[in-house]
Amino acid sequence: MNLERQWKDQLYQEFARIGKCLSSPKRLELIDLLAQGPKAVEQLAKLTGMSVANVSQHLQTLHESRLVRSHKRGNFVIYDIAEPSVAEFMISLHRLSEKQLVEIQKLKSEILHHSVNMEPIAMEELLVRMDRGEVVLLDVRPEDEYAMGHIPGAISVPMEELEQHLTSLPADKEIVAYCRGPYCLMSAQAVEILKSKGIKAARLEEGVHEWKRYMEDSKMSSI
Amino acid sequence: MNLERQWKDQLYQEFARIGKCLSSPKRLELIDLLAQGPKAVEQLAKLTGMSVANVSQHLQTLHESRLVRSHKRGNFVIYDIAEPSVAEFMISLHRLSEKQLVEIQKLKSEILHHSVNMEPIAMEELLVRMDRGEVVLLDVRPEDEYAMGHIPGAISVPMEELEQHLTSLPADKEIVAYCRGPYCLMSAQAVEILKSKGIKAARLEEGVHEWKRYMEDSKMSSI
DNA sequence: CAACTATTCAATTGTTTTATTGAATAGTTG
DNA sequence: CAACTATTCAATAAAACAATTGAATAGTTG
Repeated sequence: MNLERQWKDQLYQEFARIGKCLSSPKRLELIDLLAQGPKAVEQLAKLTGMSVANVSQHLQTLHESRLVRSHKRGNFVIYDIAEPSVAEFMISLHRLSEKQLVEIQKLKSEILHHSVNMEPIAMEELLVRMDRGEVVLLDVRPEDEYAMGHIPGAISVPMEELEQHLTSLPADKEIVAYCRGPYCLMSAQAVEILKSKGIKAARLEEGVHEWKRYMEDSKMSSI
Repeated sequence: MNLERQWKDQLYQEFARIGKCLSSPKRLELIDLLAQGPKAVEQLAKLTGMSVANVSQHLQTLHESRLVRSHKRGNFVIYDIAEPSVAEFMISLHRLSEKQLVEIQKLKSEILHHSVNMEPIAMEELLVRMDRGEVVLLDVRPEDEYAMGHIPGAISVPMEELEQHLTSLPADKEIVAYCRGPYCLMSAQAVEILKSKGIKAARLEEGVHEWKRYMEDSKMSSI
């Protein structure tokens, strides 16, 4: 039955359309950034170090596979992930990649040991200590990304404004900073600044999506 | 800080290694097949309609990204998925693709309506009716795949042996057949045969991995 | 150890994909 | 409506990939 072969070929061709989107490093980075909140093309170009035309082309590819959507506001075109499930899927990809590729683990630990004592705090520990009122959680992403969704209890202090807010932070509590997730270094930079000012600080590796996934997973394992 | 850019580029390069594996239709099909159980190269070539050399090359690619592993038995090289999480990840990819790409939904319904009345039975309904002893669940995959893992309560009747076993099936119960999953047509063929013999039969779309995921999901939502 | 088997390797070809450039478009602002 | 902005389009050149073929390898069997 050759018809079956033909059907399967068409079907897997379609799956591969999503797959092709995931085959370019820059495209993956774009999806990760968009998962944090809608962004314009030029903004994405700056964040990824690509030319605007190049970004636009990649976004076109992502759009054709229905992974992102766009709308015009003013004369900006604002891109966004098409569905929350795209962000969830990216976490699956990150997890699988970290599990299978030692290279990623290596790259991550390189950065950790680059600045001393940057061992991240575990999600579980954070939640317990936040409950006890021992720590303050800082979301150092840009304000609009915080507005799109954040870990409950976190306060928004965008990276650029951190230095100004230093005095208004409670002196008696430990600070924990988080940002876009494990592959974003803003929180690490924040911790470095805080520490250099003599403030006790730690980095939370997880971002909003990882937190969500954590909550769902722990709900399940508590049965 | 150009160092950060460099780090991110390396990191996403690695993620894209996994992504590249998912960019070829044939490679996706190979992973899906291996998710059902270990297989030799020639076997995979037959199942996918590729040349042996071509399959070998794809398997090499998958091996480099640590998605599959291999060992020699006799003078066969047996390939297998490297980790159960690879199978889980493939389900995430299938789900995302089905959700985002109408084309896949179309292809699936084409096959359903090709043979009349092939509306699949829902997992939930199946489980209830199996509990009541109303249905018999048939695993029509090759015996070794059944041995690697199957839905509890299912009995193994490989496709080729189905005709011989027809008489030994309980006449008073409805038969439900399943196979490798939603993109495998063996169960549909089985149902067609059963129906042509006047036996009441239905197709379960899900395979073993989808069943597992279903059980985990329903465990969670029952809180 | 010679014949055979299953798989991999290497070289080639044709096809896709990527980054880059400069022009075109759509929309906004003075 | 002219100047300007953000984005897309189109054309190109360079690079990566996929399928094919035939030879090479490793292992088995008579």
